[in-house]
Amino acid sequence: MNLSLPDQNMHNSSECCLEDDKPDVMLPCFRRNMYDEPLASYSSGSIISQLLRKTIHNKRALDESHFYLSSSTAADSCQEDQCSVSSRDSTVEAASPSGHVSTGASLEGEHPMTDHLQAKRARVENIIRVMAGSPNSRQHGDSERSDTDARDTREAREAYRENKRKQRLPQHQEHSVGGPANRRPGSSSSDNCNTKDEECHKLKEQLHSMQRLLRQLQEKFLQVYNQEDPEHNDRDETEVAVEHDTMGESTEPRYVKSQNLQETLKQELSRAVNDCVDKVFKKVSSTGLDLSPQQRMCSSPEMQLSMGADRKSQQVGSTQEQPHAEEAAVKPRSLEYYERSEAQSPQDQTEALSLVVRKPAVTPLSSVTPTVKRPYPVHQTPFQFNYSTPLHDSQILEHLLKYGPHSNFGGLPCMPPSMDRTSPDSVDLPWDTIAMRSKVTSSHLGHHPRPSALGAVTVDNLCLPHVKIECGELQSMAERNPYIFFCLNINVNIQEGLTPSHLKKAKLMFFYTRYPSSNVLKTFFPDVKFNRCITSQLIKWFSNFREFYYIQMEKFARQAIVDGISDVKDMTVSRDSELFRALNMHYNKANDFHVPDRFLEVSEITLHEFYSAISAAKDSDPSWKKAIYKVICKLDSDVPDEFKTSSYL
DNA sequence: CTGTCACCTG
DNA sequence: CAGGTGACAG
Repeated sequence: MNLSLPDQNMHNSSECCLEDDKPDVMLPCFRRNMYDEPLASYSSGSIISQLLRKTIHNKRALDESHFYLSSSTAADSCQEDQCSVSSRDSTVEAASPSGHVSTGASLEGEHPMTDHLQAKRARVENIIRVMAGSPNSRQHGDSERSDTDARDTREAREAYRENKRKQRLPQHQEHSVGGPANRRPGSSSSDNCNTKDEECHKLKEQLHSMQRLLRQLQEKFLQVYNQEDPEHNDRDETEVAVEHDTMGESTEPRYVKSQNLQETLKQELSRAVNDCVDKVFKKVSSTGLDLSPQQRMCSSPEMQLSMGADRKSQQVGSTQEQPHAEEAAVKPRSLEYYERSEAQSPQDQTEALSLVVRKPAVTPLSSVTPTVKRPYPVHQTPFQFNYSTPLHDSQILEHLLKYGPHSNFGGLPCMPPSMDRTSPDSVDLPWDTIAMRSKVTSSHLGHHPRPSALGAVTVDNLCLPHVKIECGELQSMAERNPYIFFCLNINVNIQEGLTPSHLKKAKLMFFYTRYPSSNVLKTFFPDVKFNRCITSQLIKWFSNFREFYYIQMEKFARQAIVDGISDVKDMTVSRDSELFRALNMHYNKANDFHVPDRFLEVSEITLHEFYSAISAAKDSDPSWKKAIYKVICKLDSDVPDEFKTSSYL
């Protein structure tokens, strides 16, 4: 049948996701090959794009300082890769007249200056708006621009293409902050932008409120103790003091006690504030919002290190994430505009959008994200597939569902260590949380409050040349939560492995056919990619079915003989029969399938055959059952067409 | 030689 | 239900 077509669809689906949906959040090694190059070849032949290219170079001059700042601060090896590439590109492209990227440079001066100036002015205006306006207003402005100025949109695409290598992966830190934002799944690209901005503001507000609260507490503490040092106050101290007052203790020992508390509380308070501040700045960085110079200072590594003196658990994550945050913080704001304006276009989405954002229906993933499921024992699958690139959606989802959306793809045995290190979710989740998550062996689908975007971030950075995937597991996941697959638009119709669903279907088919041919199996399992192994497994299933069937027949036939039944006509098989109940329990355990009457007839005939053979003492012959098998195999009936649909059951 | 089957076993 | 094995047919 059309065995290859759905498979092709699967490939297309994955390519769509990897190349088009979220190219800008992929690592450069992946992105450039699969996204940039085709676009580059396209754009180099376009006069318009060449025109746009000129403006890009001008713009680059504007943002040059940002690029150098970004590239000069990388530390991580893969980070370093990214940044060195970015730095090299930005430098070489701007200086060298050769190379595909710089082809437009030679054409400079050929276009009317008005276009150039208009584009430039528009960008500058937008930059100013970005700097001055609120995130929401800026986004509206971008939307208007992208709607009204198609040329700018293309220019934005060009500019984006030129610059996207220089940007970090903002979503890397999306999940790192345990704020309410992480429990709110994105539903669309524009929503995503809004969400980011809102989250950023919320975090800022939280910080301010915490600061106000701190001041209030300090004042209250002062009132109680009438002390001179207001910085050593805390609510808990106040409560303790009040409590001690009521107990009528003397003032002096109380003060000593409170001083001990003070030291502890100071540390706690300091840590809490540090955490809050860190989270805010991380969030700000991850949202890609421009930071004020002061904020950039705060997100610098020196600042983080100095602030997190006593944050042992988070220190690891902070140091690891630091390059991300820093780069995001220094990302050129003009690039920000282009990303956003492009995100307005439903077809040319270049924003660092997550998989789930791109596909709104995916939202439920966040609420049904599996906690973690470690790989099944190998023996449960007939074989494993070694995929080469490109990566399947199913593989991505496989990992997502098996290890959780925040899992580290580097944990895969085939994952290069460098990829492991740059895995985004190691960013600033508490390190122990990550470690624990990767160790969890829960086999059920946990309901995780994490946002769906996290999984996408992880997926986006896949650079897996080879991934072992157990396709039976995939189908199993699809059964456990088919909505996930539906939402991800993943074609689960073609299976490269047999699943419990297929087993159930085969059992029901057994009611019609005890000896299905290979062709029948292929016809009635159109969603299975047949190969020798799969075919053998299916045949083995029916062999096992027959085994149980004949065992039951022989058992009940012998029982009938023991019971003294002398006439085969006294042996009937009805739906009330114990024999039928046993069979039905085996092949139709859920009892949600109406067993055809023909099966009752065949069962009765089989029972009679066994009874007759045993009665005639034919069972002394080692191969006495063969005659019965020969009779029964002719009693197969056609399987209803309803079984042909892959969605049956 | 290969595929299918029943049988046995875990 | 799957793995292993031997018998058997084409």
